[in-house]
Amino acid sequence: MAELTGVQKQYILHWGEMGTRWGINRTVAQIHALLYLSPTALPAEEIAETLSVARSNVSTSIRELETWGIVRAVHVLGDRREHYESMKDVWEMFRLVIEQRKRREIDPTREMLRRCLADLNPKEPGADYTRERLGAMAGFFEAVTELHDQMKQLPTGTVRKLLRMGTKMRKKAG
Amino acid sequence: MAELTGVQKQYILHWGEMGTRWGINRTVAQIHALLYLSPTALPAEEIAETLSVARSNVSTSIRELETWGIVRAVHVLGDRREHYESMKDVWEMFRLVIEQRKRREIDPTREMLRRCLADLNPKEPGADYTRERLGAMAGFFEAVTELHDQMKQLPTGTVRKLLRMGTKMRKKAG
DNA sequence: CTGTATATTCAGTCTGTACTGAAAGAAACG
DNA sequence: CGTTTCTTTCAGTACAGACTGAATATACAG
Repeated sequence: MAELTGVQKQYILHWGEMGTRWGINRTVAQIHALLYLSPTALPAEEIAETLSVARSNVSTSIRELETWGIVRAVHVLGDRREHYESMKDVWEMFRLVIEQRKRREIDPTREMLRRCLADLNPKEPGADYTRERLGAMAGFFEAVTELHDQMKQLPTGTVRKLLRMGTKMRKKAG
Repeated sequence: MAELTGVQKQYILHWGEMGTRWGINRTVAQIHALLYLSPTALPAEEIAETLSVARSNVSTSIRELETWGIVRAVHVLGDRREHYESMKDVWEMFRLVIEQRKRREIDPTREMLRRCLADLNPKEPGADYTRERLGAMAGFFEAVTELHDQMKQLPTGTVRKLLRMGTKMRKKAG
C-alpha cells in the first residue's frame, strides 16, 4: 500500500471531496478510503506518508473513525505499532454512520420541534400558523425516525425486497 | 414577521446549525427556516433585518434556495419588490433537496466508481482486491439509486404503507 | 530504571468559505 | 429620459475549522 495506483488515488481523492460536502472532514474521509482499499491494516505512520498529512492529523482522524465504529486498531505480531483497518461490509458501514448522524442531528431536531410546540403561546399572534408548520415538520421527522428504526432491524437482503415491492405498488397505482 | 417570537428564533437558529452539519450554508438554512414559518412572502430587505445579515447575503442565499426549487419569488400588488415564499409541503421539499444532492454527489460517485473499475489494470498487484472493494461500493450506490428512483415516484402516503409492511416482515422473520 | 519507539495533545498558523458594503446593473415610475 | 427603488455582483475582510509540529504522555524492551 506504500505507493498508490492511479485508481486508488482517484478513489481516495473523490471520497475526500464527497466527505467535505457531507460535513465530514476531508482527511477523515481520505483515511477511510485508503483503509477501505487496503488489504492489510496500516500503521498511522504509513497513512500519513501515503496521504501526505501530518502524523498528528492521522491520529485525530483515526480517532473519529473509531468513534463511528468503522475503523479499528489491530495488532501485528512483532510490531509495537497499532495498525488500523476499515470495516469492509459497505451496508453495515453506512448503517453505522447513518445511525450516529441520526442520533446527533435528527434526534436533537425532533426534540427541538417538540420543545417549540410545547413552548408555543396560543395568545401570541400567528401561533396557529406556527403550530401548523412546526407540526408538519415534526411529523416528517417522526416518519424518518420510524423509517430508520425499520431499516436498522432489517437484514440487508430485505431492503432489496422492499425495493421490488415498491415497484409493484407503483405499477398497480399508475 | 418583523419581530421573531422565542419559538421562531429557536427554530431558525437550530435549523441554521443543522444546515452547517449537512454542508448547507448557515444563512441559507436560516432564511429557509424563516420563510417556512412565515405565513406571508417576505421581501429581501425584511429577511436581512430579521436575521441581521447583509442585504447582499440574502440575495445570494435566496438564489440558492430558488435553484433547489424550494423558494420562489412572488409579487405583491402595489409593491415593486420581490417577495419570497417557501414551499410548505415538507415531504416534497426534502424530496427536491435529496434529488438534487443525489444528482450532484451520488451520481458523480457512481461514475467515478465505474471509471475506476474500468481503469483497473489486472496486471497491477492487488488488482483483484481493489476490484472487489470498488465493486462492493459500486453495488451499494446502485442500490441507493434504485431506492431513490422508487421513492421519487411514490406518492407520500405510500411511503408510510411501506413502513408498515416492513414492520410485518420483520415480525414474521423474527 | 533508562532509553527508545509510538501515540496524543495543543497552541499557533493556515486555508477556504461566508459575509460585508460599495458599486454597478435592472426595472419601474413620472 | 432622468430619477428612484430594488437587486446583483464582486473585491476585500473576517472567521471557523483544519492542519502542523513541537511538546508531552504512554508503552515497551533491555
